Amino acid sequence: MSKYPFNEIEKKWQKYWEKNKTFRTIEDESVPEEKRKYVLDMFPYPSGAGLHVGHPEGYTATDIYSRYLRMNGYNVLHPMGFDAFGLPAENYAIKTGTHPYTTTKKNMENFTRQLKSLGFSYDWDREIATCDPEYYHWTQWIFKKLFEKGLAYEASTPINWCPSCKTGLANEEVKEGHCERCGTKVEKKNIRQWILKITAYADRLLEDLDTLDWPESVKTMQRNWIGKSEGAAVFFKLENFDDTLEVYTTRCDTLFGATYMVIAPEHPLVSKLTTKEQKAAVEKYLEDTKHKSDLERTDLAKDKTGVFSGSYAINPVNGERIPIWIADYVLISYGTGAIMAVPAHDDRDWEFAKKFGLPIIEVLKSDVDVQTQAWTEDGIHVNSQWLDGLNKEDAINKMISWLEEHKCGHKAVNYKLRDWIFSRQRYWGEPLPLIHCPKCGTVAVPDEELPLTLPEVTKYEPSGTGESPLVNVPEWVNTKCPVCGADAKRETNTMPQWAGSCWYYLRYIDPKNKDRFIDPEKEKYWMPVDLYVGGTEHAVLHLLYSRFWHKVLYDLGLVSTKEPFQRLVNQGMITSFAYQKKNKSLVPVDKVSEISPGKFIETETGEEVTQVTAKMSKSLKNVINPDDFIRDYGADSVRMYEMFMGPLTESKPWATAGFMGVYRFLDRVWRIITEKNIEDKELDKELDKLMNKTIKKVSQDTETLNFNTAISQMMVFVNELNKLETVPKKTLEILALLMSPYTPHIAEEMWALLGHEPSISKEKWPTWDEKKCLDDEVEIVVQINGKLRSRIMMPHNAEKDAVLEAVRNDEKTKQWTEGKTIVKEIVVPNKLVNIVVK
RNA sequence: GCGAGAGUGGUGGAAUUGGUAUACACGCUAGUCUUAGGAACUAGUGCUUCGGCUUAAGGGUUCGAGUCCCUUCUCUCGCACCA
Repeated sequence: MSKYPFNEIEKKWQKYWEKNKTFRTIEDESVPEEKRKYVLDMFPYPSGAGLHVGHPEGYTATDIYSRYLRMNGYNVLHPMGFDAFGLPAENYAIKTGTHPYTTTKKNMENFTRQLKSLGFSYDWDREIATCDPEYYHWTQWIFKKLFEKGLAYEASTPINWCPSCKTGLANEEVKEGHCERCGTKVEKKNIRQWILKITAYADRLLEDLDTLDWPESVKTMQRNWIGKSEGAAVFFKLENFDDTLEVYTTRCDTLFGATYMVIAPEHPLVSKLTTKEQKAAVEKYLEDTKHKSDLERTDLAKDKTGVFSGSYAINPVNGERIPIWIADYVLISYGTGAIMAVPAHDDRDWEFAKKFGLPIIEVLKSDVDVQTQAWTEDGIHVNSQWLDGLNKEDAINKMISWLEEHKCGHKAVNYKLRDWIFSRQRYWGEPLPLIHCPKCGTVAVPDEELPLTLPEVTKYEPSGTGESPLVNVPEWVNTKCPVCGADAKRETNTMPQWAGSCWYYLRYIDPKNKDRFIDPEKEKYWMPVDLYVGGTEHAVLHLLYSRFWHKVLYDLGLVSTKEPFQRLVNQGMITSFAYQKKNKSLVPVDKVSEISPGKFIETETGEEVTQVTAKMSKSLKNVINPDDFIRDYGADSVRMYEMFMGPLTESKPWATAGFMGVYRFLDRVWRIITEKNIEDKELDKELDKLMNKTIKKVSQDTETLNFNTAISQMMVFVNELNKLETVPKKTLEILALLMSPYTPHIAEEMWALLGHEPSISKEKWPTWDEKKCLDDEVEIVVQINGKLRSRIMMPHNAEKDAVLEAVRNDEKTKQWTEGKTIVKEIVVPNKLVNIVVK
């Protein structure tokens, strides 16, 4: 009657693994190349809240896979570390004066304790933290490479500015006009920034997606983010000026329908084009737009606004005068910040034209009256002189040739991707290793002075004026130019949090190397990452940035692969149950009672509520803390339940009742091994078959990351073993081996109880005998006109004729076919017979 | 609006190339037992008017559709005036 002593067992084996360095990995050259695998988790930001249930989901998946691969003779690199620069620790420092490193260190210790309590088979000797000077030494060194290659430049451009975080943000960090981190409305601000030329890699970042084994959704998101579009640049001569106005268009074939032009309020030609008569109106409009947030400007529902500049451009194809308007529905950040408007065939232009009474000319044969609505479908060209009668493709080609011939345009490509705003006006990040010299300009800190460490400061608060707290440390800022020795100043901006995560997967390979960022031999040994598991939240941010850095390193000959992560799997989110009233508002879990199975009411009011799944949140009281479950039921239960819940990639709700099922399963296994008679005896045929089928199913499902079905097969096997009076030892040995990647602690204990030496993780994965998996007799389903009517037993692989013969003699079948004409008989070997009758 | 994905019992979810829908688990019902433990064991559990009917709804292809095709609805996620 011993209760499964998970607590004792888990502590014991965790200690054993740590002491014996069971999972230390070395670059063993005798292991052939195809037997080396790099299995990587997205490393966590060590927040004060500790691990949530989402972390162990992906981590358990990669741990199972790593353990499985090792048992199959692979050399597996499976490391863990911390993405340790970040705003929460810094904000906490501002509030309390505690150094961010102190907070971060404490949190990392807590995370490490939690990760170890889950029994993950990481090689802890390779642990890294991005805030460690030994680590960011090489982050700075890589930045220098980018700088030397001309991929980092300084510019003062309007950028996204978070007034709460008091720092600039990359485009990728702005979600629906708000700061991704704190939710504050983002403003535009003109400040000096370091920018990385990620756009120089746009095409390769796009093309190489095709070579990756990634979820289609993530690839699509990256493609959309890069946003390549092919079209034409068209130059419009200006009336009364020598300048030309360049626009970008994907539909240069509609040029005959261009009835006005629009330039963005920030366009450099605005003041030049504004006439005396229009000056007051234009200035007022510019003032109005300036005060609008990005969100207001880009709100689709809002009315179009704009103002006439007073000037005209000349349509190159027909010499018509076209009025130039200024309007904020044209964005300065895309294309040239100027468009030709074709109101007949574009909803936005149509809306604008209607509002301001501009002419609308149909140039594509439309099914509607373009005066009453825009026609945005394809159509044959009309009112377009020498394009009339042509389709879209031909017309575009003809127009581009015409434009090129007349030197007023050419084929052009555009991207939505912007260069990466890379500097942050904050303290807790890698200092940019740059020095501003009045004579030599901006020069890099020499290699031998790296790492350039963060100085101590007394105040962590950003200045808010666009400078980091580092400006307040004169002894750090004031330095000598490494080139000419003159008095110079250090760059005071720091790198964004993404910098450290751009290359951490490389440092794991050679984490202690003092001389270089990575040993090329070791890099070749492990790269690329064979499996990378993490959440979708990094679909464009981290995964785009690190691909970019990796490609730069590749071009410099510093890494051997074009892409860092060959295979990517996104784990689904673990949600929780919540309760919803009729008016769709959610009720906290502790305010709900279950009155009968599946029926819930709000305790206070008695109103019926329905069970729905929702994100875990403090206010709904439905947050699950993995620590509680590890303490009360053990890490093995937590690991196995998270894998049993459903497919890894799906989002699914935590159900504590379901968790208990897994705990009971492990308890049952424990009772079998400690209470039943175990004998070294032959297996009977049926049991042997089930065992072989189980090995097969668990092997295949583990290989393909279908952990939930692998576990259900183990349950089937255990249910069968549980029925036996005496259990053959062999079955339990196999069970322990199959369970060991999933629930390593109990498996180690079982292995020891069965009289074997530790560690089970060093054992060979069991194999199955395909012959033994086959049934001698199979059930053949008999369908009449596609409906299930009878079942018969037949030997495996019985001849078609024999099967039909047996079916014809089957009593039930006879009843259904009597007096009818058999039209057709379909036989699926070992499966079914379908008889079509009339 | 555009793009991607998903809809299967009371619940989480299974179902090779189209071939027995609902494996496994939870929950529930009845019983046995006890060291009253979120116990264990046994039996049952999609609906049903017992003819049948069931994979969001409707249509199609097929001997046969959860799976393929079309239409519609719902939900989730991403992007969003991108010219």
